[in-house]
Amino acid sequence: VVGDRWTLLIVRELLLRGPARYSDLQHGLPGIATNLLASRLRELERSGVVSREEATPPVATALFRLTPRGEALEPIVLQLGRWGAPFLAQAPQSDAFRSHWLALPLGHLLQDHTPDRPGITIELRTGDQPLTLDVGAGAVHVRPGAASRPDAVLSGPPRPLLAVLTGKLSLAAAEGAGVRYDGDRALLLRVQPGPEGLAEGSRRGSGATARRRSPRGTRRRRS
Amino acid sequence: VVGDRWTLLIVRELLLRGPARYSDLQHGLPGIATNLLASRLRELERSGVVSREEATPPVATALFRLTPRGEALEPIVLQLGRWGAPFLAQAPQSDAFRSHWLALPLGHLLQDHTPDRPGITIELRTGDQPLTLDVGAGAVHVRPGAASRPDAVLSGPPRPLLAVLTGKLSLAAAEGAGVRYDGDRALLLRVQPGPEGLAEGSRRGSGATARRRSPRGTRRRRS
DNA sequence: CAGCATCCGCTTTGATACTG
DNA sequence: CAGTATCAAAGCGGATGCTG
Repeated sequence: VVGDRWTLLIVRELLLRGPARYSDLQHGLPGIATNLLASRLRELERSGVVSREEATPPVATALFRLTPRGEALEPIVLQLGRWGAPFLAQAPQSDAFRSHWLALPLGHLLQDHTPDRPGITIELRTGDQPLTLDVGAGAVHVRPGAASRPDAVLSGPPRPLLAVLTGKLSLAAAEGAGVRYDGDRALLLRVQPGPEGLAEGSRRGSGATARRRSPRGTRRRRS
Repeated sequence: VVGDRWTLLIVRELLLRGPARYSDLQHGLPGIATNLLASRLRELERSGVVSREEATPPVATALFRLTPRGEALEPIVLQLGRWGAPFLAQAPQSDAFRSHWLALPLGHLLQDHTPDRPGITIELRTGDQPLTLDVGAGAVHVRPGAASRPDAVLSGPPRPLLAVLTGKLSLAAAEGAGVRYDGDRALLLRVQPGPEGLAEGSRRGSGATARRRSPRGTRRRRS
C-alpha cells in the first residue's frame, strides 16, 4: 500500500503541508512524473490513505488530504527520517532539496528550553523558500514561509545551516560555509537540542495532543 | 537506501531469522528474482546495513547478518507491520505466506498474563512450517520450528488461527474454519493480548534488554 | 548444492507533449 | 490547474547456466 516508489514521499508531503493541491505536491516532489503522481494519488485514495476533496464552487482547485489512516503514518515517516539522517552527510550536492522538507524533523528536534519566556520567531532562509520557527510555551512550531517580524534570521546553505541549528557546528565555524546569523545568540541557544536530542533513542512526548513534531533529518531520491 | 523494492523485506527476514544463508533468504522471500536478491544484498552491504560473513573453513556457507545500523530498522518494520495489519483482512488468498513471518509481530502482540506460573510451550501449526511460542517469566518468545513436547497445539489456516490467538475469534467459531486446539484453554488465555494490546497506540516496553519483539500483523507483495 | 551471473519478455518509470 | 497520452529506457520476474 505504501511500498511503491514515491508513495511514502507523497505521504510525507501531505504530512508537512496539510491539505495540498496537485501542483503543490508536484513542486514538493521534484522528479516525479505527472502520470505517476496522478496514479499514486488514485491508489492511495482507493486504499483509504488519502482523500480527494473537490473544492467548493468559488475555488477552482481540488485538495488532497490525509485520512486518519494516512496520518497514522507520521511516526513511521519520522523514524525513517531519523534512521536515514546519517546518510545525508554523504548525499551528493546534486540531490534535490526543498526547504519545507525540514519542517517535520526540525519540529521534533528543536526544543524550547525556556518555556516561561515570551514567544519568539526565527526565520530560516535556505533552499527554495524561507521557513519560520515559532518558539514559545515549550514548543517549536515550524511552518513554511517568511516571518512578518522575525526576532532573528539564520541564512545559508542547507547543510551547514542545519549543523548550526543542531549545535554540531559553531556559528563562527559555519560562517566560512556561508551561514549568516542576524539576532541575539541567546535565541539560538533557546531552541538548540540538548545532547540527548541527537541521541538515537530520544523521545519527548510532550502534550497529550502533540502532533506535527519530529526528530531529525530528511531524505530524497537521487534527483 | 531501504526504499527499493524488496529491500525492507530482506531486512525483515534478517530481523526475524538472525544471520541467514542466501538460500534461506530466498525461501523467505517468495517471488524474488535471484539476481535481485544478490544485487540488493550487495547494495545493503555497501550502505552498512548488512554484513556478509564468509563462514569458517569447515562450513561451506556464507552468512548475511544485520549490522547495528540494520537492526535499528526493527521498530520501523514493526510499525509498518502494525499499520498495515488492517489490510490483511482484504488480502487475496493467493498471497504468499510463510509462517515465520508471524514471529516478529506475535512476539510483541502476545503477553504472559501470569508471569509467576511455570513456563509453557505452545506449538502453532500453520503455513509451511510450525512455530513455537515459549511462554514464561512475563514474556512470549516466538521461534520457527516445532516444539519438542508442547503443552498445547494450535493448528489451522493462518487467518483464522491468528484471529483465535488475538482473541478476535472464539475457538468454537474458528473450528468451522479448520482451526483445531489441543490443550488446556487456560494456556490460550494466558497469552492472548488484552483489549489494549490491539489498540493503535499501545506500547509495552518490558525488560531493559528487550529485543526481538513486535506489535502485530505482517504484509507481503502480490505473490 | 550454495551463490550468484546472464538472458529475455514484460511491466513500471521518467520525460515530454498535449488537453479540458 | 489538474491531469491524460505517448514513448523510450530502466527495472523486474522467471528461466537457465555457470562455478566453487
